[in-house]
Amino acid sequence: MGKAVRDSKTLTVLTIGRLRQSGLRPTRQRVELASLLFRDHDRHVTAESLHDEITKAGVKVSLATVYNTLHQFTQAGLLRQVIVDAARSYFDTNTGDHQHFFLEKEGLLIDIPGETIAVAGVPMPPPGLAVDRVDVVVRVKRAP
Amino acid sequence: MGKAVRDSKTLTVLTIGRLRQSGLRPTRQRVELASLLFRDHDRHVTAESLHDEITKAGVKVSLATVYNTLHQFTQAGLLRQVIVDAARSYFDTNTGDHQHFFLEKEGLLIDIPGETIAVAGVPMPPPGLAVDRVDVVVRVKRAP
DNA sequence: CTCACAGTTTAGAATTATTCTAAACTAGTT
DNA sequence: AACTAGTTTAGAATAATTCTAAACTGTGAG
Repeated sequence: MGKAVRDSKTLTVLTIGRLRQSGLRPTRQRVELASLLFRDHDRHVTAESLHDEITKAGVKVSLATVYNTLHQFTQAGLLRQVIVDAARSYFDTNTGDHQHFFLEKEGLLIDIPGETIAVAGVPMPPPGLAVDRVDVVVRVKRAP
Repeated sequence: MGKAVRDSKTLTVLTIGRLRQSGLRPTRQRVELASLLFRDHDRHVTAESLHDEITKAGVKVSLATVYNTLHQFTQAGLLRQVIVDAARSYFDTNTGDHQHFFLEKEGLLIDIPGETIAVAGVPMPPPGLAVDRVDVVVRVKRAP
């Protein structure tokens, strides 16, 4: 077995550890979803797309559980919710500081690394308010 | 009558002109909604909030028409849709280049003038795509 | 000024994403 | 093996938004 190869049993063990560290009981559903989500980096999913994907992989998880899990993972800091479309919520496996390209027509999100874009001149918020974070969305279209 | 005072009849006439210029037939509903929206500057409304407001002003307009009108005004460039909340859509009467503070908990949007924030380093979009616009949302919380 | 019709409004039904509910299940302990 | 708190689930419920098809109204022609 090659050094970079990680069999699914190993992945499962790692995933269970990760869930435990986040205070989440490693149920079958959570392990399956987490394995899928965190196998590769920088994934962007919607509840629907993730449910489709895991269902097609032959794993039975209800849509309600997918919603619950996405929110729990988000609360635990394993995911980040991305609000770019009025119609649906996206979740990003990249929780670090970064921004996005968004192609609305196709529901396509693409990460822009955190150091790439610099935002200067953010004014002081009105009294009583504090900046939580600054989101930049670069909306793109198919070129003409 | 003071020089800056604009009676409602004058407002109506101006509004009708504005709608005509945008290729929108000045129906009673559209004139009423436009008068309300563009009387003051920098308003942020949701379909629901605008419907409430106009209803309380004693004007009868259906919620469906409010939705239609908001979208038509947006298409005509009289409004700009602001996507900051997964739960509802905001519309902004300020269509120029500018950004926003957003206080999610209270659904509060505050304009940041266009020259205030500088965004540098936006990378080239992937081949075949062109930047449509860059949105910056400064998410704020009540200070601790 | 009146007609005719394309465009508009509307109530209510339909749709869509998401959340809720309460009953059945299961991981982790004892 | 039994217990229990936390979890999953199907299906109902909710909320924002869109659709539908019937009634209504600007507006340009005559």
